[in-house]
Formats: sequence, C-alpha cells, structure tokens
Amino acid sequence: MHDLAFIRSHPGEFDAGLQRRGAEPAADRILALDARRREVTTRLQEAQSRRNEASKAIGQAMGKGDTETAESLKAEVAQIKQAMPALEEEDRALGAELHDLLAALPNIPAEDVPEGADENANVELSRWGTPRSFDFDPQEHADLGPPLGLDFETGTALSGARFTFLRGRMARLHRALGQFMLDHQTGENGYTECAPPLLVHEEALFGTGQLPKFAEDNFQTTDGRWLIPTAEVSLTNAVREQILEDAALPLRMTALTQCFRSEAGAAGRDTRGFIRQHQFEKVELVSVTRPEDSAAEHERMTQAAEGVLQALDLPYRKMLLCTGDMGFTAQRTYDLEVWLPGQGAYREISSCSNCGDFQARRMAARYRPDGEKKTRFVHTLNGSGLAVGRTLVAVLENYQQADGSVAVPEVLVPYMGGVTRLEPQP
RNA sequence: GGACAGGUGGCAGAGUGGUCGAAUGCAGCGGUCUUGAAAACCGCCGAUGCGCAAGCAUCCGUGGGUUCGAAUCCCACCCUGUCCGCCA
Repeated sequence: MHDLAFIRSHPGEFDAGLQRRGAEPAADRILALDARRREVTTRLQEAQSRRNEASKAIGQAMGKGDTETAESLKAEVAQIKQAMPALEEEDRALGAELHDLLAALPNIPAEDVPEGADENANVELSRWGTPRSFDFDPQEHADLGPPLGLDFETGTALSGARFTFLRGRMARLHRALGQFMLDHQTGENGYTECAPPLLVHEEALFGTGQLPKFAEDNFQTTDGRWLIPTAEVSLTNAVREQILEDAALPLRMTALTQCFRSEAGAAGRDTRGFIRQHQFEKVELVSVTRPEDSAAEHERMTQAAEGVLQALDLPYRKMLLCTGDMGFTAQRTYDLEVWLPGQGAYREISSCSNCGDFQARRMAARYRPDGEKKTRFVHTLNGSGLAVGRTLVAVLENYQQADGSVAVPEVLVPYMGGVTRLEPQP
C-alpha cells in the first residue's frame, strides 16, 4: 500500500517507479480521486462540526431550562442533517474506490534494481561452490527418487497432481532437513522460533499482499479462512496493528511450516517431480526493522539463507531480481538458485525480499522512534531459509551415486539417527 | 455446542444519555530537589485523517439502529473468561 502523501508530493517519481515495473501510471487517477474525496470529506466535516456545536448548545439550553431555545436549535440541526447522509455515502464510496485502487498497485522497485521484463534480466551477483563432476550421467530427482521412497504415484492417487507421499528414509531426510534448517536459523542467526497458525483471516493475506490480487493462487476454507501460502503471512502479520517500542527492533522470527499454493498460474510448469507442489514445507525468515536498518538486514537475511546451502555444501548462485521478476510487495529481492546436476540448471531455492514499509502500511504496523512523539511504519523483510522440498531435490541430485543410492550430507547425519545413505528398495 | 459474565488509553480500572477522547493508579517523558541515584513534589503523556498553523473531524471489540446529542440505550456479529458437554 502506497503513501498518499508521497504520491501527492512526488507524482512523477511515483509513476516512473510503476512504469519500471511494467505497470500503468496511476498518479493522475489517484490524485483526482483523492482531491474529490477530500473535498467531500471537508464538506461532511463542516456539517458535523456545525451539528456538534448546535447539539452542545441544546444541552446548555436545556440545562438552564430554556426549552424555547432548545427547540429552535433542534430545528436547525434537523436542517443541517438533511445533507449529511448523501455526503457520508459519497465519502465512503470515494474512500473505498481510492483504497481499492491503491491496494492493487505493486511496490516501487529500489533504485539499484535492474530493469527488465522477466527472469532473463536478473543479474547474477555471485556463485558459491563448485558443481561436482560425475563419472556417470547424473539423474533427475524425479527418476532417482522413487526407488528411494519419493512416491509420486501414491501422492497423486490420494490427492491428485502436485502431491507426493514420502516413505522411509526419504521421509526422514525430509524431516531432517527441516529440523536442521530451523536449528541453524535459531542457533546461528538469532531468529526466534515460532509455530504460527496455518489458517488465517483474510486481513492477514491482505497485509502481506496476497489479497486482493492473488486470491486464485491460494486455498480458502469453507468458513472463510485461508491456508497460508508461506509462513511470511503468519509471521509478518504477527505485528499487524501494533505500535512497537524502538528497543524491540529488529524483530527476527522463523518458522518451519507447511505452505499451500493452488499454483493456478503454473499449469504445465514443473508438473514432474517435487519442485512445484500444492503443499510443501519451508523454513521462513521474517524481520521487522527500523526503516534505516532494512537494507543491512536484507543482506544479513540473505546470508542466513546462504548459510544453509553452504552447510549442506550445495553449489548455488545469488541473483538480484529485475523489476519484472519481483513479487508484488518487494522493493528489492535476492534469489538463491541451487545447482541441480540432474537438470543441469540452477533453480530457485530461496527468495529474500525487502518490502520497505509497503506491508507495514497495509497492516498498520508501526513503531515509536526513541524520543519521538510520532509513530513511523516499520520495514518488513522475508526470505526462505530454505524451501525444504526443493532442498531435498538438491540433496538427491547433488549427492547421488552411480548405484542409485544417495549419500546423506554430513551435517544431516545426526538428524538421521546416524544413517549415512539412502539405498534403493527393489 | 450450551449457560452465564465481560470487551474503555502501554497496563490496571472508573464512567450507564449532554461541555467525556474519557477520572484515578501504574508505567513512560520533562523538571525541582540531590555529589549522583532513589524517594518526594510539579508538569506532560492515546491513535488516525485534513491543515503552514490555529484548529476541525473520526475512533471506547466490529457493523447497523434510536436520539438534537451515544463509551452510555437497542439489534446482529466477533472475541475473551468461567462452568458444562465434546475432542487430540
């Protein structure tokens, strides 16, 4: 959600930002609506003011027993009130129209975000690790996984496409990854472990920007709640409508949760394998900071996500997303892409975004700077640290052996009860 | 799910039709005193919108309604507490 005051004072800059994202300019429409709305609001408030004044006078007159004056004042108020219902309705309607218009506009990219239409314009910033050289043809996880307990058939039979059933050591490895990541983020990076609801109100999805524009990407329950598409929703909205103490910032929260996505717009993409599921696990990182601290926090958060890949010894590259590939709420986003030898490609495994005050405005999440009277909006950041399912894919493909078995990365062995290898079951 | 009780400022807690955005206490901020601190005393101290400002408007769980006027009366809903039932 954008700051109306900013749009009023910098309409050109605002439209330029939207245009960089490939969105239509909107300042003219917004400002015209805003002007009409304020005109109506002022007229309404003037009427209210006169009504309040007269009502007070009625109270005073009646206190003195001056019934005559009271009655004539009542007649005057009745006159004033005639115009009010229409003004109230117009004010409400214009306010709603303005709100809906603003709510549908994406965040403005930060200045150093490269311009571009799609992922081809993303900029590679760095690479870590050396892709392993194989003395055999590395398989894709969808081929090497099934004998190891990655059961796509049963998942599909139970729930349809994009659901998978994990068995035996495969299920254990999946759990081990989630536990390891959560321990890593709480132990190494100072995030507070959280276990939030997975079912949330509509307002929560509005706050983090999934609604109103992306309703079809999410699952709704029969009683009007929504399944979270990411723990970003639950963790970020934990500060909604709050005024935080300066000293409480930064807030760093993490959670290992299931995530649910209808993948409405992804027909035909990654239909094979474990990459794109309707239900998956993810360790999410959320930070709430002072405005001046969010840029540094963004770097810190991305390093926290990178730390997991490094601990697992998985080669990856770090991308700065271009304007056309960023999410709706992001000001600036780093993607981490892990090397998948079976696919021979780097694939997204983490996305770390600085949302600035965009979500904070939608949530009314504020803080009071030390010694100041006015509140300010916080900045919010979110990142994956990491997506568990895709990390499982990466481990399978990078640690596969010629005989179809998969070695367990060293840091996971304690989480596997000492098991060091996944063996194919006939 | 049933019965009862209740939702007021950061917290606690008054207020049941008029000058109440709201007593009081605690917390917080500023000051006096003090070598310093504590105590004591004095003052300030909710949010949002519009406005250069003065100020005006809105907000007492949410949404409607009654009234010249609603924190206060009426209706619906949401939430919390207690007891009962049920359940992991």
